Amino acid sequence: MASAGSKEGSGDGIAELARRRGFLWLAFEIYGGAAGFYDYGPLGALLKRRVEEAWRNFYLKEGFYEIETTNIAPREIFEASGHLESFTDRAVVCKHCKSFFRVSEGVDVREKCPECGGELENAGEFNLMFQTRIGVPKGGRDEGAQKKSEGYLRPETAQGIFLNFQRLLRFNRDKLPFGVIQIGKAYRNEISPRKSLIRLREFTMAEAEVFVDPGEKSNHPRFEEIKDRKLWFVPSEGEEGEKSIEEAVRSGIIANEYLGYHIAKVEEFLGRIGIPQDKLRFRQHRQDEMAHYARDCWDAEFFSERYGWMEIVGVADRGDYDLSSHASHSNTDMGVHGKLQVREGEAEKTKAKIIPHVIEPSYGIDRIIYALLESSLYEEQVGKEKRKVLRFKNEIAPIIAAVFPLLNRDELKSKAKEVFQQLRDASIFVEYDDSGSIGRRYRRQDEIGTPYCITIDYETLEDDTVTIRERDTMEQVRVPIAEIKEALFAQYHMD
RNA sequence: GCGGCAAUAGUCUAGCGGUAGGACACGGGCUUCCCAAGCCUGUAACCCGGGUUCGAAUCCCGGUUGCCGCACCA
Repeated sequence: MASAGSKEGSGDGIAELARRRGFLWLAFEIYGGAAGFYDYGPLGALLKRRVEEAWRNFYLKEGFYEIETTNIAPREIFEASGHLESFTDRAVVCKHCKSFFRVSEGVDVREKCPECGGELENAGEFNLMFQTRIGVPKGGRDEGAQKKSEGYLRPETAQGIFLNFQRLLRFNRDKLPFGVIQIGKAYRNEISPRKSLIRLREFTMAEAEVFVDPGEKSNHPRFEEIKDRKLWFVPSEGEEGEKSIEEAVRSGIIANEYLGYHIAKVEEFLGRIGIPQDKLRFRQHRQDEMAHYARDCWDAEFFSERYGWMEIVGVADRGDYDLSSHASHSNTDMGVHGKLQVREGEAEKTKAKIIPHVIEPSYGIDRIIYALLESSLYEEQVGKEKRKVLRFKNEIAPIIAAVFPLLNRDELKSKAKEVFQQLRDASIFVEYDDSGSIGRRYRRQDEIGTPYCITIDYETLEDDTVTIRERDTMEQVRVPIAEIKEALFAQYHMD
């Protein structure tokens, strides 16, 4: 019998398994690789696709619509968004202790090293955005024309949504609040990408932008539904601990109901795809670590056995920063007619135009994939053997089921292939395997997280029933072939 | 970016100046009526570029990648 199963101590094993079984490969490997770039192999791509699909459906159910915007944008977009200024920086380095300082942090090359008092030298300019050229620059060496043709790969997907705000508002028939989502690549030329999928130069983000009347932020229509959920909060000031969302909002730890609601939704989604709740906490940014656009920000952090606490989702209150900035830079009206603000005794009934505020849950999909891989891997002692199991939730498992003939005999093989094809034809993504012993084949599937194995034996040939073996319990049930599809579908979509 | 350590089949590793070996995995065959069994058999590797040497996987230099620490992470 299986023991309860233990976690791998360091989390090292998952990197090896992910490489070997085709989840995750270092990009450009045959040319020596490049730091910060990973490719998803066949199983990794399936897993990622299922996570993205789960995320998409989750927010579509909230009534949000998805859009898809460009990865490259002209310079002026990032002048307006503030990324050009915040992402480009001059740096100095200490000749003596090699400490590295950003000029914007107030350390100048004429000064002495704050660490050791050594002499400083210029370390050059660095820009976290990848720069490119759009079209053929006109005007030769003319600086203005050169700048005009500058383009950048987006460092977040959000801007594409802000840029389309007017259109989106119109699409939503001029009513607030509404939400828009986008899943896509973002690019940051990190100084030292490291730690597997945790810091990449090209990565996938899933972002939701919720536009709300600032006067309504403290009043989310569905707050009731989530208010009693308990989460672990680490506020920037004061004690950390478990609190209900309602407590957190009432006591001012979380600034408003909208932020509280979306923090709760983040927790709900992560739980749904299988991130264990006891490895999650919500940590508030300190003032000095906040992004330039944020007025408040909470990170959902996952506790990695290997790397410690790491951010996997950020929920930011961006205020009106982005819309106001794009409004003034592009000379576009981003205002919305708010609700009537009629004060008692006043005759005035003009609808004031307001700039909506933005609440933004921003998911790092690759980091979530890492968290899922690491937290799903269990090693169990089964008899004398160790069994490695990826306990993925059914909803995200790359492969739903595998079909085996019990023995490597023609009559069983042809029946098994028949069942396999039947399931594939029914759009159920199954694998077929007849190599090695049945136990070996079960283990292969355990290691890639396949929830069910369907085995064709001699009884099948007599009465058209098969066994379905469940991954975590290793228990089997016998079901008629005609009912496999229903049995799998019921399981697959339920949990 | 800085410093330390490392890099050998798909994976883990032995070899540390002279024929690259093992284990697991994988393929083929036999066996096997349900959990990595056994037997036979096969495929498969010295990160890249220079240097030293009669001879380099091994020593030296540079690069790349990975791990750890510092810095960075809007």
